[in-house]
Order: sequence, then structure tokens, then C-alpha cells
Amino acid sequence: MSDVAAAAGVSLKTVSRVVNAEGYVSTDTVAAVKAAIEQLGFRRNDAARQLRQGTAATIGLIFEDQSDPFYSTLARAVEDVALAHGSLLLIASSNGDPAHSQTIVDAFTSRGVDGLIVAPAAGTEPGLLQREAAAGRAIVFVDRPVPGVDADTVLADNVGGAAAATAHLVANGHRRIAFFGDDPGVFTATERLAGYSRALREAGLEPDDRLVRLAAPTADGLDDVIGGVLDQTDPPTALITGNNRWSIRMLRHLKAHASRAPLAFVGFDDFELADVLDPAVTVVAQAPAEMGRIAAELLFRRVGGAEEPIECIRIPPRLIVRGSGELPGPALA
Amino acid sequence: MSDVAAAAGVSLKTVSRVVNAEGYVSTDTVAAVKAAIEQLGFRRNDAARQLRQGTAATIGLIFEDQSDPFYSTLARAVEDVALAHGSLLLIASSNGDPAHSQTIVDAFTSRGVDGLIVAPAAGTEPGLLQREAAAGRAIVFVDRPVPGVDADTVLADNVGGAAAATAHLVANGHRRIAFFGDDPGVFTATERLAGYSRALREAGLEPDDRLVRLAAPTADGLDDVIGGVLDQTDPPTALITGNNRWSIRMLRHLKAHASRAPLAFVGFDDFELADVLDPAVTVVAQAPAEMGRIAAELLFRRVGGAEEPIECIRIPPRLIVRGSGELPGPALA
DNA sequence: GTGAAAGCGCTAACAC
DNA sequence: GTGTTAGCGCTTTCAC
Repeated sequence: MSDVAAAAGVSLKTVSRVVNAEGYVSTDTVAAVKAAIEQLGFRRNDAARQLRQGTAATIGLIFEDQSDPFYSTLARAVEDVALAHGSLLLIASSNGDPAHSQTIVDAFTSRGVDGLIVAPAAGTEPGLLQREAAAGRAIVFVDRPVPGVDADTVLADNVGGAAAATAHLVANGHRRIAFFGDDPGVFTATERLAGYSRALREAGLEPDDRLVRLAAPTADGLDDVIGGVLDQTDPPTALITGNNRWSIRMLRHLKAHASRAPLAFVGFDDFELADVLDPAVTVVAQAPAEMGRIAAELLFRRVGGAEEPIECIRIPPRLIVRGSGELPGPALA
Repeated sequence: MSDVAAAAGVSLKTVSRVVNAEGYVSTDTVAAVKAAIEQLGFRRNDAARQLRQGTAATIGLIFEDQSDPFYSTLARAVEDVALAHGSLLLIASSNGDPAHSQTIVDAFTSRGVDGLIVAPAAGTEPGLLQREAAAGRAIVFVDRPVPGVDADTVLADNVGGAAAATAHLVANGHRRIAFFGDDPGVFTATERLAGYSRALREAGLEPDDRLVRLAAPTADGLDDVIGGVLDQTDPPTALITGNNRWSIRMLRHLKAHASRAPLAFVGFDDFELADVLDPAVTVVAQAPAEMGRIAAELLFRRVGGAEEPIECIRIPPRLIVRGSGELPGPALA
């Protein structure tokens, strides 16, 4: 910058004024400075700016896996809001590991990010995050909360969505409905299971442990787990998968065991090609882009210094009827 | 840091030595400093560190759309390599707009990223990037090159892959094979079309313009475009889609027009659920994770100061036979 | 093993 | 409209 100042024959501060469009500089001076900038190929050093101003114009995103379509869609929506605020995105994947998550939070905060949007790993302790939140760093949780941290949170209505999926299958005549969800440590898995159980009871049906399995959809040996449920005596006539990874896993299993009688199927969370499969897959669709947008807007409100009370927003999922969930069950047959 | 120094009763520099594990500090002093750090909740300010050292321990990724599964998979692989080098990832989507791309490059370089991994937007001029490359900033292009920029590049063997897809269909008895690819401005679209044409000629078949359409897979009115090709007199019996977005688009069209005679189908680039569809979709699979890993390794080699000559690596795609590409054509019927 | 001093490139505060 | 000064928090250099 001092080189530019010398080249343009003005002071350092004047260059700074031009670079930051502060105004109060004569048109001629602006032109001279801009010419010097162009000629020297000058670009502001944001590290110095950040050191002085204390703002990085950057926010950090932490997800289990940035290549999961749910999160990559969410991230894209966050990016669009961040762009409107002149902010960039640091992204890192936690792999569902709270310890690694903590390392990432450390690395992000060391770099002075203005805020964090986090889908916390199962088992995340509030400690570090609560210290950050208390120190005034903007934090928004998406998809999952961290109890004990005072931060805005954007969640799907998991209970309501799973209950709607279950009620839909009941309405189509099913009485034995299986549920396959993520690890019980995962917040959404537990909530969705609760919604499933609630809807069963509301329909006068008794939840049956033999119809429920909770496991990471990436785990080994799932074919046996699924088979154990679907091939038991008094088997289910319908099933629900608790997230898009489980839906994909289940579809692969069902294709490999196509000789089995067809089951009604509702997936939690929409996924690409669900509409093209045969039968097309009925889902309770989350709105990842909307969740990302809302989370980002909440975040930038805090970054901007808003002092409103902490919010926890629940986004209602939407049942999309496509065919797989409407195969009639025994009560309608 | 000076607070920590005061609390531990040592000098600033000693704290710095401990924080950066430089050694040459007595065990007692280290313990005292660490205790002070813990107690004060100190975390190093990386903006100051960066200002002094000139390294941000951050690399920038620029893709058309970070939520495209091809790119999000690639980004994930880059992240894993970056993690091993203690580096974080700034990610931004160009939306295929060269001007916006340039803004992102500016923003990234202002922040002092150590390197850039870029899938350049169609129509990107070498200007800015070549200046950066010449100034010594590490740059690696993935998926598409920018002619005129001296930078390592990791590409798929698009010509070979598309030729293999075409030859496969020919071998299965097809003589009229349609090709649907991205906009002609897109490097990969042009290369893949060239591979298709070459394979046709090698099989003694004359490429027919009526069987080729190049358009963005997100464009409006594609049903008419596709229909115009598939419903003409002397229609194709097989088709190739030029990327995973086009494959999805085509599958949706084919499902909506299921009354039409089935066509053999090979997609360029694999996609989730291709194996579950009926028939399962034969593809020429790219290796986005491998491309990301290799690109990141090249990048960090340059960041580390390697002076080896510029490399352009071609990753061969792999034909995955699943069923849709093996429907027999007239020459075998 | 430890410390003092200088300075990275910028902006805030305050002249003029 | 423009310029001067100080200092953000760290690392580099050199001294002890």
C-alpha cells in the first residue's frame, strides 16, 4: 500500500480511503490512486486488515461430511447469504467425531471467523462451544442442537415428520411398520424414532422392538440387520428409513432381495432420483436449502450485533407422495 | 499472548516458543506457560501470525457449484489432504460465471491463501490467474484447464471415456447413437463429443448432427430438445449423456415418456443410485475423489516450493457395465 | 534457555 | 480533502 502511495504521490491513508471507498477523496486523487493500484497489481492484505479491525469477513461451517447431499445443499444456501454479506466460507468435515470437531472449532476461531454454523457431531460436549458463545462469537446450530450452549438453532420438525410418515403408512392399511434409523446417539435419529412411536400409539398400535433398528447407515453387515427384520415371522409390510443415507442403503438391499414381497416405503429426507425409481419413493422432505438460508440469516444478525433472545426454529418437513408409500397394507387389502 | 506472558511470569517470546512448540524451553517453563494459557483461555491470533509469516495455512477451492455431487466429492478428497498438511479450506461457487470467479480469486488471494484449486468456469480468461501463477501462487486446475496459465492440471480422459462409451454401444449392436452434452463452451462437453465422434468414425459410422444436442442440463425446454431427437424419423436406439446432471435429466424425461421403446443408455460420470435403477445405468465413471486427492497433492507440492515442470495429469475413466448400456441394438437383433 | 526490539500491512483517531 | 501517528498480536532477529 505504501508503494501505491508513493507511486500516486499521496499518503498511505489516502490510498486506504480509496481502496475502502471511504469517500472524502477528490475525483482526481481517486483516479491517480486507482491507476497506481492497477499498474502495481496491488491487492489489499486482508490479514493486516483483520488484525487491525478484528473482523475476518469469514464464517466457518462444520458438518459431518461436506459431500453428503443434505449438507452440501445446506452449505450452498449458506454461501449465497454469506456472499450478500461479503463473507467467505471456511468448510470442514467433522466425520462425526467430537474431538476432531473441537480441533476444527479451534482452528476456525484462531483464524478469527465472525461466526460458526455447526451441525454438531453426536456426543459433542457444550464446553468449548459454550465458552465461545459466551465470549460473544456468533454460533448457529443446524440439524442438531447442543444442549447447554446458548446459541440459535435451526432444526427440522423430526418428531412431526416421522409421525406424519408413520400415519401415512397406517392410513394406507399398514399395521406392522419397521423403522431403520441412524445410531441412537444421533439427535435426529432419536427424535424421528420418537415420532414414529408416537404415531403408532396414536393409531392404537403397540411399538414392537423387533421392527426397529438403529445403526449408522455406513456400518458393515447391514444386509443381515435389515434381513433380520424383514424376514422374521410376522414381518413388516411397510418400513420407514430415518435419513437419506439409510434410504439409499435400503433401496440397494431391496433390489438385491427383489424376490421378497414388496413393502411400502417412506424415507425421511428427500434424495435425488427418488422420483425416478419404480415405484417412486414417497418421502418426508426436509428443506436443507431453507435451513441453510435461515441459519445464515440468524448468524449474520448476530454478527451484526443483534441482542435478541436465542431462537430455536423448527422447519416442518413436507410429505411428498410418489408411490412407494401408497402400496396398500393388509388392513386395506 | 502478552497476558499469558505476564500470568506465567515469562517473556512474550517464551510464550510464543511454547505455543509453536519450538523447543529450547525448560520443562518447568513450558508447564507454567501452558497453565496460564489454559487458565486464560488463550488462543493464538492467526491473523497476526499470517501477517508476520505470510502464510495462511489455507487453500481456496472454486467450483461451479459446491453442491454438485461431483464437486462435493472432489472437495472432500481435497479436504482430507489439506488436513494432513494442517490447512483449511475456503470454498466458493462460481455459478459458471467467469466474472464472479474472478471476484472470488481476488477475495481468496487478498486473504493470502497458499494455493487455489479451481474448476474454471467456461470462458475464463487467463489474465488474472496467469498473473497469480507468475507471481508464484500455487494453482491447480481440475476438471477443466485454462489455456495460457502455467499451472498443474488434473483432467479426466474425456475423449477416451466418451469413445469407450460409444464403442460399447456399437459393440452391442447400435448404429444410431445420440449424444446429449453440456453447453459447447464447456471444455469437457467438447472433449466428450469429440470422443463420441471419433469412436463412431472408427466404427465406420458417420456422425449425424440430428443425433447431437449440446445444452446446459439445467436449461428450460429440454423435454422438447430430447423429444426432438428421440422421436424423429430414423430415431436413435441408444444414447449417451455427457455428465451426471444430464443423466439425471434424461432419466426423468425417459420416465415421463415411458411409452417410447427402451433405449440403450450410457452416462458419462457415475451417480448415486445408478445401480439401483431398473435397468441399472451403465456409466463411464470418473474418479472425483482421486482427482481431488491428486490435485491437492500437486498443490501442496507447489506450496512447499517444488520447482518441477508443470504437469497435466489425465485420469482414465472406467466403464461400469450395469445393464442399460447392454440392451441389444438392431445389428445384434 | 530466555528476553528485547523491530516490524509485518493495515486502519482508527486525530490533526491540519 | 489529505496527512501523521500509533498500534492490532504475532514472529524474526539478535543479544544475553
